[in-house]
Amino acid sequence: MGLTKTEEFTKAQNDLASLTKALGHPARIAILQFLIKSKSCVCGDIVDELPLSQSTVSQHLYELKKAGLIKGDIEGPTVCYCIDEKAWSKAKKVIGELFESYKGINCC
Amino acid sequence: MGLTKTEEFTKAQNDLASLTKALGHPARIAILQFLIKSKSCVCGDIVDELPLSQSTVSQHLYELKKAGLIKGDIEGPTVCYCIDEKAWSKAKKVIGELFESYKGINCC
DNA sequence: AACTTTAATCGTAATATTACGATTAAGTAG
DNA sequence: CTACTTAATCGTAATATTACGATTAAAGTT
Repeated sequence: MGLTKTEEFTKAQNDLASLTKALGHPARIAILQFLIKSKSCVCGDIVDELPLSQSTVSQHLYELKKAGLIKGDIEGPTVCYCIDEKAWSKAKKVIGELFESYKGINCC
Repeated sequence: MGLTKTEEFTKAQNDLASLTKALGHPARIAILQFLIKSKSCVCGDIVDELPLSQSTVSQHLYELKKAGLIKGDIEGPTVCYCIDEKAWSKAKKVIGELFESYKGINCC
């Protein structure tokens, strides 16, 4: 199959899983870290920074954009990618809540 | 290809991506939420709770165990799965740090 | 010992992901 | 208009993931 049974889970569970799935690749972690620390966020600069081809980086950027974590502003011939502040805060909150919900109580 | 270029990224980036990847499926989110809220953590109870077959749930449990997020204690014929408190704290910290590292400063 | 229960593993099929080169589209510069 | 640059998209190949049923292994029960 290879087809996740999305309909069988809650929207909250699917949303959270989509977010963490987007974070689930070292290249996308690297891209986010670069965007956070860097003053420049032009697509080409990200490509230069990563050990991947332009098309592959573009695909990872698309995944991050789809998850809402970043946004891309077209600036003439280049595209400037940045963290989407609002979505970032939301993601931080939702993921944080999952981790906070565990109070260290196990049954075994 | 379909083969992540793991060697090209730092250990920290790969570790973080492995963690978030393990969280990147609604069934695994559901399993973790169930383990957190439930007093029972027997594999069979998880299977009953989820809209997936026993073998599929077993596979998801394996993924979570591989990521270190849960541990399984064999208790006679049943297996009791629990959050791995230490790994959970570590994950919380590492993922939290990523989100904290963004200070809301964008270049565009 | 024979039977039952529980959960892992195997085998398999369908779909998704990752990656790359080549092409395309859109903007700039000459 | 033509040439160049930038980044998305297309086409393709390899590998991974998701899911299920069937089988197996281990423990408990009769």
